Amino acid sequence: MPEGHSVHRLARQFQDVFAGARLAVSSPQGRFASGAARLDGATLLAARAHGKQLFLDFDNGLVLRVHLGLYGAWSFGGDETFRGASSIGAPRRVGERETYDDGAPVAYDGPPEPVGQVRVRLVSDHGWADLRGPTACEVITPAEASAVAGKLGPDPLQGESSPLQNGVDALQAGADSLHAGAGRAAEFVRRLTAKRTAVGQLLMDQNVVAGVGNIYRAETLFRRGLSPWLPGKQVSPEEAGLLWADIVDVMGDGVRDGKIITTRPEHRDTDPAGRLLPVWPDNAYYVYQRQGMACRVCGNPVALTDMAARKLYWCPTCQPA
DNA sequence: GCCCTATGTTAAA
DNA sequence: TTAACCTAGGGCT
Repeated sequence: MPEGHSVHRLARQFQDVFAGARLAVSSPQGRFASGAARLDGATLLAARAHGKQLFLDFDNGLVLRVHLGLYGAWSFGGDETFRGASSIGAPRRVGERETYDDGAPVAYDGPPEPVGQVRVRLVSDHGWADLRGPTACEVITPAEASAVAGKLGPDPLQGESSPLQNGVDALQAGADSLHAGAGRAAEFVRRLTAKRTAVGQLLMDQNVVAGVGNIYRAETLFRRGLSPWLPGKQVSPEEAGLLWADIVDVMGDGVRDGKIITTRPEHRDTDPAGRLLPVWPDNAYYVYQRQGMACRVCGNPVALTDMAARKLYWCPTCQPA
Protein backbone atom coordinates (compact mmCIF):
# COMPACT_ATOMS: atom_id res chain seq x y z
CA MET A 1 0.00 0.00 0.00
CA PRO A 2 0.82 3.54 -0.28
CA GLU A 3 2.56 4.39 2.97
CA GLY A 4 1.91 7.60 4.85
CA HIS A 5 3.71 9.84 2.39
CA SER A 6 1.26 8.90 -0.37
CA VAL A 7 -1.76 9.65 1.78
CA HIS A 8 -0.36 13.06 2.69
CA ARG A 9 0.18 13.76 -1.00
CA LEU A 10 -3.43 12.72 -1.59
CA ALA A 11 -4.68 15.12 1.07
CA ARG A 12 -2.70 17.93 -0.51
CA GLN A 13 -4.02 17.05 -3.95
CA PHE A 14 -7.65 16.94 -2.83
CA GLN A 15 -7.08 20.28 -1.15
CA ASP A 16 -5.64 21.73 -4.35
CA VAL A 17 -8.25 20.54 -6.81
CA PHE A 18 -11.47 20.19 -4.82
CA ALA A 19 -11.42 22.41 -1.70
CA GLY A 20 -14.36 24.79 -1.84
CA ALA A 21 -16.01 22.85 -4.66
CA ARG A 22 -19.47 21.39 -4.67
CA LEU A 23 -19.15 17.72 -5.52
CA ALA A 24 -21.35 15.15 -7.16
CA VAL A 25 -20.67 11.95 -5.23
CA SER A 26 -21.58 8.55 -6.62
CA SER A 27 -20.64 4.90 -6.42
CA PRO A 28 -20.47 3.50 -9.96
CA GLN A 29 -19.73 0.07 -8.54
CA GLY A 30 -22.70 0.35 -6.17
CA ARG A 31 -21.02 -0.86 -3.01
CA PHE A 32 -20.95 2.64 -1.53
CA ALA A 33 -24.28 3.85 -2.88
CA SER A 34 -25.86 4.81 0.45
CA GLY A 35 -22.74 6.61 1.69
CA ALA A 36 -22.38 8.46 -1.59
CA ALA A 37 -25.98 9.63 -1.37
CA ARG A 38 -25.27 11.26 2.02
CA LEU A 39 -22.43 13.32 0.52
CA ASP A 40 -23.83 14.03 -2.92
CA GLY A 41 -24.09 17.77 -3.55
CA ALA A 42 -22.05 18.79 -0.49
CA THR A 43 -19.03 21.09 -0.69
CA LEU A 44 -15.57 19.86 0.29
CA LEU A 45 -14.14 22.08 3.03
CA ALA A 46 -10.79 20.42 3.68
CA ALA A 47 -8.73 17.28 3.13
CA ARG A 48 -6.34 15.98 5.75
CA ALA A 49 -4.30 12.90 6.57
CA HIS A 50 -3.16 11.18 9.72
CA GLY A 51 -0.85 8.30 8.99
CA LYS A 52 -2.54 6.22 6.30
CA GLN A 53 -6.00 7.61 7.05
CA LEU A 54 -7.50 10.19 4.68
CA PHE A 55 -10.32 12.46 5.89
CA LEU A 56 -12.43 14.62 3.58
CA ASP A 57 -14.49 17.19 5.50
CA PHE A 58 -17.76 18.30 3.91
CA ASP A 59 -19.93 21.33 4.65
CA ASN A 60 -22.91 19.20 5.65
CA GLY A 61 -21.09 18.13 8.80
CA LEU A 62 -20.01 14.74 7.48
CA VAL A 63 -16.57 13.25 6.90
CA LEU A 64 -15.51 10.71 4.30
CA ARG A 65 -12.86 8.42 5.80
CA VAL A 66 -10.78 6.39 3.36
CA HIS A 67 -8.04 3.86 4.02
CA LEU A 68 -6.48 2.46 0.86
CA GLY A 69 -5.31 -0.83 2.34
CA LEU A 70 -3.08 -2.93 0.15
CA TYR A 71 -4.77 -2.33 -3.18
CA GLY A 72 -6.59 0.96 -2.99
CA ALA A 73 -5.83 3.82 -5.33
CA TRP A 74 -7.24 7.19 -6.38
CA SER A 75 -7.05 8.46 -9.93
CA PHE A 76 -7.78 12.01 -11.08
CA GLY A 77 -8.59 13.87 -14.24
CA GLY A 78 -10.00 17.16 -15.39
CA ASP A 79 -9.25 20.53 -16.92
CA GLU A 80 -6.13 22.67 -16.54
CA THR A 81 -6.79 23.10 -12.81
CA PHE A 82 -6.07 19.36 -12.52
CA ARG A 83 -2.69 19.65 -14.23
CA GLY A 84 -0.22 17.67 -12.19
CA ALA A 85 -2.97 15.79 -10.36
CA SER A 86 -1.58 12.28 -10.28
CA SER A 87 -2.84 8.81 -9.66
CA ILE A 88 -1.91 7.88 -6.10
CA GLY A 89 -2.17 4.50 -4.47
CA ALA A 90 -1.17 0.93 -4.98
CA PRO A 91 1.46 0.66 -7.71
CA ARG A 92 0.69 -1.81 -10.44
CA ARG A 93 4.25 -3.04 -10.59
CA VAL A 94 7.13 -2.95 -8.18
CA GLY A 95 9.04 0.28 -8.29
CA GLU A 96 6.33 2.24 -10.03
CA ARG A 97 6.16 5.85 -8.98
CA GLU A 98 3.12 7.99 -8.59
CA THR A 99 2.63 9.26 -12.09
CA TYR A 100 2.31 12.80 -13.26
CA ASP A 101 0.41 14.03 -16.24
CA ASP A 102 2.71 16.52 -17.88
CA GLY A 103 1.08 16.34 -21.26
CA ALA A 104 -0.45 19.20 -23.18
CA PRO A 105 -3.79 20.46 -21.88
CA VAL A 106 -6.75 18.61 -23.28
CA ALA A 107 -10.29 19.92 -23.42
CA TYR A 108 -12.23 18.56 -20.46
CA ASP A 109 -15.57 17.05 -21.40
CA GLY A 110 -16.52 15.60 -18.04
CA PRO A 111 -15.51 12.34 -16.44
CA PRO A 112 -14.98 9.20 -18.53
CA GLU A 113 -17.08 6.08 -18.27
CA PRO A 114 -16.00 4.29 -15.06
CA VAL A 115 -13.45 1.56 -15.73
CA GLY A 116 -13.31 -1.40 -13.37
CA GLN A 117 -14.54 -1.38 -9.79
CA VAL A 118 -14.97 2.30 -8.95
CA ARG A 119 -16.18 2.46 -5.34
CA VAL A 120 -16.51 6.24 -5.21
CA ARG A 121 -16.47 8.95 -7.83
CA LEU A 122 -16.23 12.65 -6.95
CA VAL A 123 -17.01 15.15 -9.68
CA SER A 124 -16.67 18.94 -9.63
CA ASP A 125 -17.12 21.43 -12.46
CA HIS A 126 -13.42 21.05 -13.22
CA GLY A 127 -12.60 17.38 -12.81
CA TRP A 128 -13.10 14.04 -11.16
CA ALA A 129 -11.53 11.52 -8.78
CA ASP A 130 -12.14 7.75 -8.73
CA LEU A 131 -11.44 5.45 -5.79
CA ARG A 132 -10.81 1.73 -6.33
CA GLY A 133 -10.17 -1.09 -3.89
CA PRO A 134 -10.03 0.68 -0.53
CA THR A 135 -10.02 -1.33 2.66
CA ALA A 136 -12.13 1.34 4.36
CA CYS A 137 -14.52 3.88 2.89
CA GLU A 138 -17.21 5.27 5.14
CA VAL A 139 -19.16 8.37 6.08
CA ILE A 140 -18.65 9.40 9.69
CA THR A 141 -19.04 12.41 11.98
CA PRO A 142 -16.20 14.81 12.83
CA ALA A 143 -16.17 13.40 16.36
CA GLU A 144 -15.75 9.90 14.99
CA ALA A 145 -12.96 11.10 12.72
CA SER A 146 -11.17 12.66 15.67
CA ALA A 147 -11.55 9.43 17.61
CA VAL A 148 -9.94 7.46 14.77
CA ALA A 149 -7.01 9.87 14.49
CA GLY A 150 -6.68 10.14 18.27
CA LYS A 151 -6.04 6.43 18.69
CA LEU A 152 -3.13 6.46 16.27
CA GLY A 153 0.47 7.07 17.17
CA PRO A 154 2.21 10.31 16.23
CA ASP A 155 2.46 11.07 12.52
CA PRO A 156 5.97 11.96 11.30
CA LEU A 157 4.36 13.97 8.50
CA GLN A 158 2.07 16.09 10.61
CA GLY A 159 2.38 19.56 9.16
CA GLU A 160 2.85 18.27 5.62
CA SER A 161 -0.88 18.41 5.07
CA SER A 162 -2.13 19.24 8.51
CA PRO A 163 -5.51 20.62 9.44
CA LEU A 164 -3.71 23.74 10.62
CA GLN A 165 -2.99 24.36 6.94
CA ASN A 166 -6.11 22.90 5.51
CA GLY A 167 -8.92 24.07 7.67
CA VAL A 168 -10.28 24.49 11.10
CA ASP A 169 -11.07 21.53 13.26
CA ALA A 170 -10.83 22.40 16.89
CA LEU A 171 -10.69 18.84 18.16
CA GLN A 172 -8.01 17.87 15.70
CA ALA A 173 -6.03 21.02 16.36
CA GLY A 174 -6.10 20.17 20.05
CA ALA A 175 -4.76 16.73 19.34
CA ASP A 176 -2.07 18.29 17.15
CA SER A 177 -0.85 20.55 19.89
CA LEU A 178 -0.35 17.50 22.08
CA HIS A 179 1.68 15.90 19.32
CA ALA A 180 3.47 18.98 18.08
CA GLY A 181 7.17 19.14 17.41
CA ALA A 182 9.35 17.59 20.06
CA GLY A 183 6.16 16.36 21.72
CA ARG A 184 5.57 14.00 18.85
CA ALA A 185 9.11 12.67 19.01
CA ALA A 186 8.75 12.14 22.76
CA GLU A 187 5.46 10.35 22.24
CA PHE A 188 7.08 8.04 19.68
CA VAL A 189 9.97 7.29 22.04
CA ARG A 190 7.54 6.55 24.86
CA ARG A 191 5.43 4.18 22.76
CA LEU A 192 8.38 2.44 21.09
CA THR A 193 10.29 1.75 24.28
CA ALA A 194 7.28 0.65 26.34
CA LYS A 195 7.07 -2.95 25.14
CA ARG A 196 9.27 -5.98 24.75
CA THR A 197 7.87 -6.45 21.24
CA ALA A 198 10.47 -6.48 18.45
CA VAL A 199 11.20 -3.03 17.08
CA GLY A 200 10.54 -4.39 13.58
CA GLN A 201 6.97 -5.11 14.60
CA LEU A 202 6.53 -1.92 16.58
CA LEU A 203 7.37 0.21 13.55
CA MET A 204 4.51 -1.45 11.68
CA ASP A 205 2.10 -0.77 14.57
CA GLN A 206 0.06 2.31 13.66
CA ASN A 207 -0.50 2.98 17.35
CA VAL A 208 3.25 3.45 17.77
CA VAL A 209 3.87 5.57 14.69
CA ALA A 210 1.21 6.38 12.09
CA GLY A 211 2.13 6.08 8.44
CA VAL A 212 5.15 3.77 8.42
CA GLY A 213 4.70 0.65 6.27
CA ASN A 214 6.82 -2.26 5.15
CA ILE A 215 9.26 -0.26 3.03
CA TYR A 216 9.95 2.52 5.53
CA ARG A 217 10.15 -0.09 8.31
CA ALA A 218 12.89 -2.04 6.54
CA GLU A 219 14.76 0.99 5.25
CA THR A 220 14.86 3.09 8.41
CA LEU A 221 15.93 0.12 10.57
CA PHE A 222 18.77 -0.47 8.12
CA ARG A 223 19.77 3.19 8.04
CA ARG A 224 19.99 3.23 11.83
CA GLY A 225 21.78 -0.15 11.97
CA LEU A 226 19.08 -1.61 14.20
CA SER A 227 18.26 -5.31 14.40
CA PRO A 228 14.55 -5.81 13.66
CA TRP A 229 14.41 -8.25 16.59
CA LEU A 230 15.67 -5.82 19.20
CA PRO A 231 12.95 -5.50 21.85
CA GLY A 232 11.47 -2.01 22.05
CA LYS A 233 12.40 -1.82 25.71
CA GLN A 234 16.05 -2.31 24.80
CA VAL A 235 16.12 0.62 22.37
CA SER A 236 17.69 3.53 24.21
CA PRO A 237 15.69 6.77 24.26
CA GLU A 238 18.54 8.40 22.37
CA GLU A 239 18.46 5.78 19.60
CA ALA A 240 14.66 5.93 19.46
CA GLY A 241 14.89 9.68 19.00
CA LEU A 242 17.40 9.28 16.17
CA LEU A 243 15.14 6.68 14.57
CA TRP A 244 12.20 9.10 14.74
CA ALA A 245 14.31 11.86 13.20
CA ASP A 246 15.31 9.56 10.35
CA ILE A 247 11.70 8.53 9.74
CA VAL A 248 10.68 12.21 9.60
CA ASP A 249 13.52 12.85 7.19
CA VAL A 250 12.95 10.05 4.67
CA MET A 251 9.16 10.27 4.76
CA GLY A 252 9.36 14.01 4.20
CA ASP A 253 11.43 13.25 1.11
CA GLY A 254 8.75 10.78 0.06
CA VAL A 255 6.05 13.44 0.19
CA ARG A 256 8.22 15.78 -1.87
CA ASP A 257 9.25 13.17 -4.46
CA GLY A 258 6.13 11.04 -4.72
CA LYS A 259 8.25 7.93 -4.30
CA ILE A 260 10.37 6.30 -1.64
CA ILE A 261 14.13 6.85 -1.97
CA THR A 262 16.20 6.02 1.08
CA THR A 263 19.72 5.48 -0.29
CA ARG A 264 22.47 8.02 0.20
CA PRO A 265 24.32 8.97 -3.01
CA GLU A 266 27.54 7.25 -1.93
CA HIS A 267 25.73 3.91 -1.65
CA ARG A 268 24.14 3.85 -5.08
CA ASP A 269 25.33 1.56 -7.88
CA THR A 270 27.49 2.92 -10.65
CA ASP A 271 28.19 1.54 -14.10
CA PRO A 272 31.59 -0.12 -14.80
CA ALA A 273 33.04 3.30 -15.66
CA GLY A 274 32.02 4.62 -12.27
CA ARG A 275 29.22 6.80 -13.57
CA LEU A 276 26.09 7.16 -11.47
CA LEU A 277 23.10 5.15 -12.62
CA PRO A 278 19.53 6.40 -12.32
CA VAL A 279 18.33 6.53 -8.72
CA TRP A 280 14.88 5.26 -9.61
CA PRO A 281 13.97 2.51 -9.28
CA ASP A 282 16.99 0.22 -8.93
CA ASN A 283 19.03 2.53 -6.71
CA ALA A 284 16.27 3.60 -4.36
CA TYR A 285 16.41 1.06 -1.52
CA TYR A 286 19.00 -0.49 0.78
CA VAL A 287 17.20 -3.75 1.58
CA TYR A 288 13.55 -3.73 0.50
CA GLN A 289 13.05 -6.48 -2.11
CA ARG A 290 16.84 -6.89 -2.39
CA GLN A 291 17.06 -10.33 -0.77
CA GLY A 292 20.13 -12.25 -1.97
CA MET A 293 21.72 -9.14 -3.47
CA ALA A 294 24.88 -7.63 -2.05
CA CYS A 295 24.31 -5.14 0.73
CA ARG A 296 25.16 -1.65 -0.54
CA VAL A 297 27.29 -1.01 2.57
CA CYS A 298 28.97 -4.29 3.57
CA GLY A 299 28.56 -6.47 0.48
CA ASN A 300 27.05 -9.45 2.27
CA PRO A 301 23.70 -10.83 1.06
CA VAL A 302 20.52 -9.07 2.08
CA ALA A 303 18.22 -11.43 3.98
CA LEU A 304 14.48 -12.05 3.85
CA THR A 305 12.23 -13.63 6.43
CA ASP A 306 8.68 -13.34 7.73
CA MET A 307 7.81 -11.25 10.76
CA ALA A 308 4.19 -11.27 11.91
CA ALA A 309 3.05 -12.44 8.47
CA ARG A 310 4.83 -9.64 6.60
CA LYS A 311 8.02 -9.81 4.57
CA LEU A 312 10.99 -8.46 6.48
CA TYR A 313 14.15 -7.45 4.60
CA TRP A 314 17.37 -6.72 6.48
CA CYS A 315 21.15 -7.03 6.44
CA PRO A 316 22.36 -9.44 9.15
CA THR A 317 25.80 -7.82 9.08
CA CYS A 318 24.81 -4.16 9.25
CA GLN A 319 21.94 -4.83 11.65
CA PRO A 320 23.41 -7.36 14.11
CA ALA A 321 21.34 -8.73 16.94
C1' DG B 1 -7.58 -18.45 -18.38
C1' DC B 2 -5.17 -19.36 -13.73
C1' DC B 3 -2.05 -18.37 -10.10
C1' DC B 4 0.70 -15.24 -7.73
C1' DT B 5 1.86 -10.90 -5.78
C1' DA B 6 1.52 -6.17 -3.42
C1' DT B 7 3.76 -0.02 0.26
C1' DG B 8 -2.62 -3.33 4.79
C1' DT B 9 -6.07 -4.14 8.47
C1' DT B 10 -9.46 -6.72 11.00
C1' DA B 11 -11.82 -10.49 13.13
C1' DA B 12 -12.01 -15.09 14.35
C1' DA B 13 -9.72 -19.15 16.28
C1' DT C 1 -1.59 -17.15 14.41
C1' DT C 2 -4.62 -17.64 10.47
C1' DA C 3 -8.03 -16.38 7.24
C1' DA C 4 -10.62 -13.10 4.97
C1' DC C 5 -11.10 -9.03 2.45
C1' DC C 6 -10.20 -5.72 -1.59
C1' DT C 7 -8.27 -4.91 -6.89
C1' DA C 8 -5.27 -5.08 -10.91
C1' DG C 9 -1.23 -6.57 -13.34
C1' DG C 10 2.27 -9.84 -14.69
C1' DG C 11 3.86 -14.35 -15.64
C1' DC C 12 2.60 -18.54 -16.63
C1' DT C 13 -0.02 -22.39 -19.05
